[in-house]
Amino acid sequence: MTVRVRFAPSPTGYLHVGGARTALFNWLFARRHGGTFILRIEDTDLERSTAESEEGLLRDLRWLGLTWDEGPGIGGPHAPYRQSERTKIYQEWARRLVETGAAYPCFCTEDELEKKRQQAEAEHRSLHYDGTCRRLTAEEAKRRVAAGEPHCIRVRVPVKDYAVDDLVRGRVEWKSETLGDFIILRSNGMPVYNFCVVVDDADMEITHVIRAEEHLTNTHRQLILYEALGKPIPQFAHVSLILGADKTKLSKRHGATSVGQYETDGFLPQAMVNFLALLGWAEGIDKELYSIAELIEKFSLERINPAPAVFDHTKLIWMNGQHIRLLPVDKLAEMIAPAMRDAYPGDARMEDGGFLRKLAATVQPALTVIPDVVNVAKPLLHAGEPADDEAKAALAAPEVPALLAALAGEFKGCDWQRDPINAAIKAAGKKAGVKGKGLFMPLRVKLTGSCHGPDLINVLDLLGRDEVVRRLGV
RNA sequence: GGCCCCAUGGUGUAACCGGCUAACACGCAGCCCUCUCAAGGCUGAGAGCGGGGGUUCGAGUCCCCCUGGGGCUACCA
Repeated sequence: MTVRVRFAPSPTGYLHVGGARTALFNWLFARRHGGTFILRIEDTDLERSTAESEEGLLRDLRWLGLTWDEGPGIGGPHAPYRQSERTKIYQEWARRLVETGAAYPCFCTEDELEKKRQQAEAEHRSLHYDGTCRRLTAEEAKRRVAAGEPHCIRVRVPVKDYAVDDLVRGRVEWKSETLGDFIILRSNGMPVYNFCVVVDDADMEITHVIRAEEHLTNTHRQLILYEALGKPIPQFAHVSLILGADKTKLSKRHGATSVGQYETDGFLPQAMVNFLALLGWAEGIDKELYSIAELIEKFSLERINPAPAVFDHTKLIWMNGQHIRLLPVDKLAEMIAPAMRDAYPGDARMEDGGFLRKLAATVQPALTVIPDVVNVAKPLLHAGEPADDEAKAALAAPEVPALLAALAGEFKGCDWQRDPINAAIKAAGKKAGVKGKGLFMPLRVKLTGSCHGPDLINVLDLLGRDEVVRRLGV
């Protein structure tokens, strides 16, 4: 049996990290088993769904590299993949269920239901639908429908127990009578979420439903629906929620939660994927840095942790730094270019591939997110006065003027390569009678204005002889 | 209220179908490297596995109860 999975977001906001992880797990599972990854848009809630959200969702998924095989923009054998375009399909299935008696029209009004609910609550009875219209004869129901009486459609919930063998949670059971006859078609003819999901998953021949834990109890209703529809039941895997630092469900309060925000903040998609994959999944060995290919190779649903996971932003930052360090220098040069051009408009060096490459090599160990490059590069790009007392002190030593003169002299005469430059620094130090900090600090401060920064040899190489000599100011 | 899920250091996880001095990573502290900051390397502090009962020669690992978190309980998704 070939694997078919789906990610089915509602376009009511941007893709958040929880959704992204669910999408990732589905995608990894599909890729791992040579299956099909389907994207389906669950926009039955017309009020809250927007086209912009949908576009954002698709964009963020593409950025993460989670490409879909069937879905919006691609199509596929089960098109359309947007629920708002599938209304007829749901209505047709609902009609058939009424025909077979698995479902029935209900004429109770919302007011009546609300009253009954309140009464039930007061009497500490179960809040389920009491089945008033379930007892109507088929003829009477048909007559009232024909008379145009407003009605919704409810499924006739069988009196029996249900169970599912969840791939991450094991066996989960529901006793009979814990659910009342629930609505599948609203009185305005529009289908309800749980019904759409089952019709679609059945129609699209989904083999594994991998989704968030909040849907676990929905599975009870869905099992009933699969049965009513006469469709095979897929395997289920319910992934836990992602929490914020205070252990409540991750939300805006906890800082950035949308994938798009991480992109603009300068995180790498491969780092994001790596981090998300490890939120609730582990291979079982001491390994944390994974490439996408490795994740595909190792991923398995059985090793998903059923407990909720706290989103640790600090660790994400660390992991992003790791992935930046893994980048080929050329690639990093390409990635820092936009931020640098933005920070230094019109600066010709930002168009110079060789310069950007050297800059990338210089800043690579220091970056945690891409935009950091602007800050790290700042002192390198324009000479400044000593930034603080520490820097001023480094220039206060009596040997400094002689040292700077010697450095300038040596630099002018040497071959501008790393080794000769190093030799020139040593030689100048000897002439001025300084070494170690006494030698390097004045040079560093003179060039960058600060006592801290990247390896000096990289700075020299990056700036070029003319600029270095100019900054020495002798 | 009812139904369901979950529970290992601050955080993410590991510990094969019961045998541990409970491991790794982030973070934290210190040291090393080094012209400095990072990066990198090393060392350390930090949980006796939510609590209580069992089962067993032996339990983080199995069973029960409790507690605490969370989800669902809509003509939301």
